Amino acid sequence: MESMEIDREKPPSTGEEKNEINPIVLVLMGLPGSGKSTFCDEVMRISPRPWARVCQDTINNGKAGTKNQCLSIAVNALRDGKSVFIDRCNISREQRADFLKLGGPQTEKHAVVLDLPPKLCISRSVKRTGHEGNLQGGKAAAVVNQMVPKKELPKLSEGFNRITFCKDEKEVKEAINVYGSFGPLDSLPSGCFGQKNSDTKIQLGIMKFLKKVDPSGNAGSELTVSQKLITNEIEKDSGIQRAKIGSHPSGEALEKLEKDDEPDITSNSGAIAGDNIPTLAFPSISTADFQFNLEKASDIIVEKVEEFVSRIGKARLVLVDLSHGSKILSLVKNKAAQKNIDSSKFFTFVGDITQLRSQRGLQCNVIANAANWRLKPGGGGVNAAIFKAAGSSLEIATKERAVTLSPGKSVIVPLPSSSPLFAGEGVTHVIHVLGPNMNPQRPDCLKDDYVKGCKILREAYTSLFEGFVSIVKSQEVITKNDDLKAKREAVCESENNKKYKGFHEDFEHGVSSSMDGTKIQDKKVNTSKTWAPWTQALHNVVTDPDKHKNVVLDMSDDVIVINDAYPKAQRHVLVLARADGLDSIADVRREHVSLLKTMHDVGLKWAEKFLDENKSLSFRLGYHSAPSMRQLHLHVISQDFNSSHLKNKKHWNSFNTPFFLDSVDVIKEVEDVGNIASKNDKFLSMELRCHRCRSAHPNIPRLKSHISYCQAPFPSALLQNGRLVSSEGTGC
DNA sequence: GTTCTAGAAC
DNA sequence: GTTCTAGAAC
Repeated sequence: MESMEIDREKPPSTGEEKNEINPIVLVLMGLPGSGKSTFCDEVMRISPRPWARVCQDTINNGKAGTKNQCLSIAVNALRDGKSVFIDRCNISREQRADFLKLGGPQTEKHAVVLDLPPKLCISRSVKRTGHEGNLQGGKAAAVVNQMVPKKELPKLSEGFNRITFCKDEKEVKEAINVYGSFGPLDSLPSGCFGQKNSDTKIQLGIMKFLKKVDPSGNAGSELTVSQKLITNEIEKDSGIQRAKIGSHPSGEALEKLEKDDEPDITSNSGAIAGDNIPTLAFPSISTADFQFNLEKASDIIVEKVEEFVSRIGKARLVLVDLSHGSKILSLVKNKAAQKNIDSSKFFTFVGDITQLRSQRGLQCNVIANAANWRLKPGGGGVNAAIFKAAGSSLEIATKERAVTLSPGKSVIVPLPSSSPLFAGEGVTHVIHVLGPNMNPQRPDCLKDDYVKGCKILREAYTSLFEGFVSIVKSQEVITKNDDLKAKREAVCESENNKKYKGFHEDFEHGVSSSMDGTKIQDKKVNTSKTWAPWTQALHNVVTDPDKHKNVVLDMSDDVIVINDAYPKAQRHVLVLARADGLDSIADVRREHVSLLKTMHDVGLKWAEKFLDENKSLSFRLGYHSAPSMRQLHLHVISQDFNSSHLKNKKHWNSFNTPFFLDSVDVIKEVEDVGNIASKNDKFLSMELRCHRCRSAHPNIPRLKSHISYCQAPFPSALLQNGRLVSSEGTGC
């Protein structure tokens, strides 16, 4: 961080020592062909302020370079007192995040969004020749098309002081004039600018934009001046108050709120609170287009809900339909009440399943889709609405999981963070379900065979709810055997879903070993693992500590503390057990409990020492279930994961999936059971998810970029039993 | 555990 | 074209 501070001791000689130049970072955002480079050239041509243009297309001796090269050149330019253009597409929040950390707190960050129509960008890119990044011709069109769905407009909450939106050439020219006349000692007003056009067409666009909700829930501060005006106008016109429950409702939403004063829920008022209870919102399967008998369907829904409410812990199931007049909703509501189903775990709800949080204040992390067998968008109803709202990323993610679906089955699709449903509604997974069809106009009609139909509908709900249970469980830290047992029950039967199928089979497998664990607890397990030469480094330290004095931080009769040679976070030390014959956690038995406690205490001491130095850190102490390096060692690792050594999925997942066994849980399991059940290693190849907000990310760079700014609270499981060590928890 | 690198993904 | 992953070698 220090290296990025501008050296204020040596400002460039300006002749005016009193007035300091405040260089700014101006992040351009736009598709290829939107005119970013031209914008920079024009501003630099007329600006009295010293500028440096950091262009990723040419940064590497005229060739395209990397983001890190851009960052390093930008740091140097800022040191020289120059303001910096970040000339790259920067279309997603992740792509911009690192540039917002440039300079010191007094370095203003501006964004100029060249939000020109993709068609125009494509036609410009295709036509141009001699482009610096060699992005021209047909290739350019493909690249632009790929980028369009990934576009995320910048927000002030990302860390920008000022954002200028330009939607056409005229507004681009205005922005060039503003920055062209922006003197070295001038300052520009903060806030969002642009999108001021008030004609109907533009308003519709803005209304669409208004529907997007900041996941952090503080959208209010980010509305542009014009957007605020429009919102106020709507509120004035309709004569109603903005709903307390969510963000800024669209016109459509306001209409609904006028009609529906109270949300239709059967549960207590706590149901709608913006909490983090895992919630599945599901539509009634097969009762719309597939014409399944409503009485029979409602019986099955209530039957299956009753079966699952006992298995979902704190989680909730919510049956959703669009209208108050929904017959299926009232049938289910009454039958659920008759059966005294816990209304905090199951209720019916009126709303659009794609806008439950933004319109109705109901946070649902998982939504079910009444899919078609091809798992394709369209058709109408819930399926069309969900695919439309989730954008192309859902289609792509679905294709990766499955191509078709049989009646009675479901498939779980983790929703990429680029999906608007993820950002706007907080949906992390979509479960596609295919129910039985009774409509002769649709494929696989059962022609009134309700014996078969009911059987398939039951299967569909079972598969859906089990899928939901598996999501809930996979997001918890696996600690107790009880949890594992529940997970065993939660095996999702989704076929056509190899990844998930494999995942659950592995759970099953892991559970079997843990159950067997009680039987083999006193047997000396022969791990029969051979250790390659490179796995011996830690063992060598323990065997001959004197030889490794340079790396040893601390030593006692039982343990040696060293820095991890390739730290995966700002602070990362290892507490090595000195005992002979303890290669890994698999070798630990009851007689080692006191050693484990010593290791934990030493680890805690080091975590607290690091916390004294930096209160913003937090730590986890734990073991890898299948370590690569020989000699039992406890990781003490800060949760920033800010390290150049964290390079791949295995690195990430080894600290952020159940592959990482918290020391407190290990001690308890060895005390209770006598050993640690072997876990499978498939956790290492699981999808990449943020350890705080659990969002999914396509690759390591994107994940790292995300975690550099994600400040979501840690999952509740980590906050329990002292798994997470932070300054708040140490009584300081 | 890391490094290297082919080839997939973008 | 570059970026990124994943598997082999160590």
